[in-house]
Amino acid sequence: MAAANSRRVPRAERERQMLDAAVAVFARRGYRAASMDEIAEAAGVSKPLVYLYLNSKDELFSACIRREAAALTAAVRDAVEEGATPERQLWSGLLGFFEHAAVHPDGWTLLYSQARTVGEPFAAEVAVLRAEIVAFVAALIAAACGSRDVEAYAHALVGAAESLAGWAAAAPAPAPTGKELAASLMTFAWSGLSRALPAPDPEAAGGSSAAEG
Amino acid sequence: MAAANSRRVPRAERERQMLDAAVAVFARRGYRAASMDEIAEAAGVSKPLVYLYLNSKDELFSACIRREAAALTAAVRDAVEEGATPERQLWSGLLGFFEHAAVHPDGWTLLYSQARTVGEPFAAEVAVLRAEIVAFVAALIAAACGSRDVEAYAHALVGAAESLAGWAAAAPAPAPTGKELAASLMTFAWSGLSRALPAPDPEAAGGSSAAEG
Amino acid sequence: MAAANSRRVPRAERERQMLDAAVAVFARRGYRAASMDEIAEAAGVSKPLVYLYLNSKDELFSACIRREAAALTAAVRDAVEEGATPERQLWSGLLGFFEHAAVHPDGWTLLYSQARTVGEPFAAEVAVLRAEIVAFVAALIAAACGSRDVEAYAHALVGAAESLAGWAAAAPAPAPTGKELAASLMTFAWSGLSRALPAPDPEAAGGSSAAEG
Amino acid sequence: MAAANSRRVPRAERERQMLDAAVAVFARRGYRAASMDEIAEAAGVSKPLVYLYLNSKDELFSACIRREAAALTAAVRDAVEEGATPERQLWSGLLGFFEHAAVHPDGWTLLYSQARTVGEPFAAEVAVLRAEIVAFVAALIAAACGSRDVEAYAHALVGAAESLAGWAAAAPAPAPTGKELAASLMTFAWSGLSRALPAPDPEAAGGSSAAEG
DNA sequence: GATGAATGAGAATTCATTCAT
DNA sequence: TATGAATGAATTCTCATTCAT
Repeated sequence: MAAANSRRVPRAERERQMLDAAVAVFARRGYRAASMDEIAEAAGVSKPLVYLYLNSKDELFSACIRREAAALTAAVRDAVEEGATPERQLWSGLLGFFEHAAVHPDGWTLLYSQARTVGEPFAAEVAVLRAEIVAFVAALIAAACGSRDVEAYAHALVGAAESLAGWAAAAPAPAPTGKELAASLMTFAWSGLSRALPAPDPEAAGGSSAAEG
Repeated sequence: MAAANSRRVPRAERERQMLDAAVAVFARRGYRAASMDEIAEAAGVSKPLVYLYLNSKDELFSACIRREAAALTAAVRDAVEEGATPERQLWSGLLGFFEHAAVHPDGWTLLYSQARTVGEPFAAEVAVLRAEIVAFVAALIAAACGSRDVEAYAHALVGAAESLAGWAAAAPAPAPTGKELAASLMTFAWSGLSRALPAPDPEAAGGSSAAEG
Repeated sequence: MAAANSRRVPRAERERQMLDAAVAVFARRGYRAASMDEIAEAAGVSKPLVYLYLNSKDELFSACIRREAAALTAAVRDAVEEGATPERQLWSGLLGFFEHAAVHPDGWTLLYSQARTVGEPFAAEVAVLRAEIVAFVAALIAAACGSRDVEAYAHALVGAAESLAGWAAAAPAPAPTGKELAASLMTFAWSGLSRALPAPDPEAAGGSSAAEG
Repeated sequence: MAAANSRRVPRAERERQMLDAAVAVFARRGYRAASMDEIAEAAGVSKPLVYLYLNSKDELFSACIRREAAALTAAVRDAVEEGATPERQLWSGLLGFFEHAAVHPDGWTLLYSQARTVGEPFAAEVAVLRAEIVAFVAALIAAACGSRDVEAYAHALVGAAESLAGWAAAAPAPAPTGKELAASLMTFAWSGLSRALPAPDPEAAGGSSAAEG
């Protein structure tokens, strides 16, 4: 985890190193269990330097969240094909999301697992990020099918995506690719399980009918 | 949360009180941030008694997880209508899940948010619980539609359910009922968004086709 | 400085021991330079116990100030002969003050030297104590001679007393006794320097006569 | 306090700037609580420069004390009217003291409050200064009235002066002037409180008359 | 069955001080 | 002359854990 680093590094570079190390440590240990000692060591610098540049554990964690959140949203935004059909936008957005999560597992863990569990200042920041994503997805869904209940569907879709990302991250050797995950999720979300295969008459035994019951 | 409880309570009862308090505190604070002091005070007993009965913070947390996991799986198992169609089983299982999560928000938070973020001994326990649920769901899906890719669908479905439960827990005053959540998710998962409403020709623009691209 | 102490001491007793140690250390080192480690060691206990009972360095210091201030004012109050002439009251009050300062040099140092130099919360507490003493002295002066400018005189007298106390504390072996100090100050303050000598019969007037009482 | 000062300043000037800043910061915070960072910033230079010129925190503090002590003694010495009567000399010295203290509150605070509380190397330096002043005052008193007990009187007088200076420094808006303080103290010390009022003609004797002279 | 008294180990944070340039 | 980069050594405070009763 430590770092091979030379002395006398310019500040911007050092800050990046520190954030890299901090994201990794926070992701692995969680906010409370991560120690500034471990982060400093992972960054290959002394603890006082971390404080000199990033002020406190709180601010450091916050900076990590903001950086990773920005990176994630940028990845998704860049991936979305503007002007395409909503379905296609959703597909490309999911692809961007899965690929980013696969390439930055620590950032993903930080946002998904750790930041939500650390009571206030931080949970709020992540909640905002998540709310933005849900809103974006909800808009796409609404554009695509005008459904009511859009919010619930959006939450379901986002949760499904997160779950798949986590599954892929923990999966053994030949982990599903981003494309495979996106494809599964699009099938799942767009056509439904009843379509996913043979069942000829999904409506007959369907959830809605059950719901009516 | 604290309690003025009478002295000389039988051991089983005392343990229950302690676990109740611990689940509440762990859910609110997370494993690391929760202190044995706070738990003991919330339970209305002295700290040494907590140690006498539950040995250590680790074991206490572990006991909390096991109790809540057992309660959740029991709730789901009891809710499932055996012998019904897979769809119907899935529906009833989801309903049981949402209702249990709504009634036991602390237990739900403990399992969903906290236990996953606390490195090893515990994450494994929760992973097992989750794997069981996913396997159960996967079996239902396979029974219903024989789909390949069943595992991905199951993870997606479980993640969607968790996300909806979290959304409902955080929602303002008239939170969605378990029935509503289950209905939304069944529609979403079974029929797909393309069916969710008007779109006349879901297949034409479908996710699978996009996936092929 | 350390303490021979037995384990398992009741709380009230332990707190007293800790305050004794803290007063000594704060007096010798000053607030900032005193370390909780040193205080704990001087009290013969572990640091956590100090925190358990007294919460923080701030509160500990504050408790020291309050205790010593209360002791000092009680000593002076008890020494003042109520109902006597203002001069005699002043004399007896000064005597009480000097004797208390001589017997409790650490408490005296704490109040006089240390507490004043520590920025806010504490300086205010000591300022209040001092203001009370000045007001008391001012009242005596006013009663005795109805002078205007009473406030300035009172400040001068109190400052003179403090200075003498400090001098006596630092003086070599046969330090002036409280009685001697009080006599000097009474002469000084009551009759003035112009009287201090030219007066052929110093014994006749001022402090010494009072001292005989 | 901070300063935007130009680069390439000659050494003597820079040292003065640093001492100015250091006196201000030490006076406000005390020795321990003052940080070299704050001092450097207040001086408008980088920390290494402070070390280059003044070597260490200890030496810096010591330099501050010596400079302010020299300034104070110079102010008093210059104010004393040599050749005049002892009473008149005392009066003019007090006046010089009060006026200097009023004009240099930071220096005064440094010497009076802070330096005494910082245990050894420094307390000694200040003690020397104080001893010199006391000796000077004692000589005047002895010259004026030949009193025995001169040392106690001198300590009392010096303490009274310090107390009045501190009172004036903390006093609200129309703080007593140096002249008023000196007059009060001369009256107090020379004629005594017993004279302060009953005396039908206070003006005749004591400080004010001296002041007029 | 229950607790008041006590602590070892470790966490965040700050500070005086020094290189390398 | 002057500084940006960097750190060893404290210091305050917290916590899980254990005795002795």
